[in-house]
Amino acid sequence: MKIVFMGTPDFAVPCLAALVEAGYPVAAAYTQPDKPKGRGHKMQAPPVKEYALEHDIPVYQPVTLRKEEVQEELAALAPDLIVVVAYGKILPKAVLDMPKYGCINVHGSLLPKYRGAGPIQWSVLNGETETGVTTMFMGEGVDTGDMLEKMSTPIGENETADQLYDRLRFMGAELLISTLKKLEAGELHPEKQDDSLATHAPMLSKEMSEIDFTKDAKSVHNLIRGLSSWPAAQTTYKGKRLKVYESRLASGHGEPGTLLDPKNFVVACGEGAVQLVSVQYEGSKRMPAADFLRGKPGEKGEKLGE
RNA sequence: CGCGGAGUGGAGCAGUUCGGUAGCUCGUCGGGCUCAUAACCCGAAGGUCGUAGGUUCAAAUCCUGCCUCCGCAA
Repeated sequence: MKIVFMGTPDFAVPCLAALVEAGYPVAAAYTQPDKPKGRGHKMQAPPVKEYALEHDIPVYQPVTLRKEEVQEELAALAPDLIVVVAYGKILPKAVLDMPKYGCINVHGSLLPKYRGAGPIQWSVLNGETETGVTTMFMGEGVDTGDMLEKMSTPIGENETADQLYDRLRFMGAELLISTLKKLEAGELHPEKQDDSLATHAPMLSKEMSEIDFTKDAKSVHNLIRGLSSWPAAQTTYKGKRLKVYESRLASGHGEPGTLLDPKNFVVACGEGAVQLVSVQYEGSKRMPAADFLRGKPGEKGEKLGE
């Protein structure tokens, strides 16, 4: 079964690797074009490209799949199946219909919940206690295809989106192989999504990253976890930006934003309090709060976020 | 050539403007106090100030090259 893989970020790499390691013939890897990224406008190759090059898989980086010549190029590869994992482009119908077995997608949530680009982050933001990965046949809508298999996992109460992301990418790879084996054995039973249960998880943006300490501690905690490590929940401390990557629920109460315990970096919220555990100060790198406070100790009653 | 910040004992920082004895908070080690402690007191070890040159009587500090790390922006 000849496979063409389409994916871009870290999340997609374990799936591609699993295909290679399981011995599936991967005829090509499609990924987003290199982009000028990072400091100094350096071009940066997507992780999938790096992996593909290391394993002698031909790489294609079309700007769009809508152009005829691009589609002809893909058709020439004659894929029996296209596997799509976080590719970042919408596949036109002509592409969806091309492979004999269709297109299979791995998604980072238990569909139909959290369709869209940011399922993992939103699961954490909303304080979900369980999530997972889903494989599906791709349809024309975004993440609306018929579901094939699911694998679920609990979300730890202090787990960050980053940590969850890191777990789900490997679960996704495992589930993908399972689904392919069933596909080959003719054991798949596609299940329609119940659209009435669907929720949408858009890409995160920086606008939502400001911490509102007047909210209850749980909400603040979830914001910090869900936005870690990008775009990262932010506030200000001694007049400069402070990003917060990890927190714990703490006891105590006071004026929202007030530093209650300077030694442990406990900050009062609208209800309850949170302890900031991992932070990054403007112009500095990420470090444990304890380390940070050695250089910039705070005083009890001092306010954050103003 | 996108903009910018930073490299100083084990950790986080100050000191650089205006060159002149290496400093703070913490950690570590030893001792003391205490029923006891992450508390408190006394003491100690630990740094060729990222690197290579230059200027100077004298450089962490001024000048130049290089390396590394990071923020913004994407």
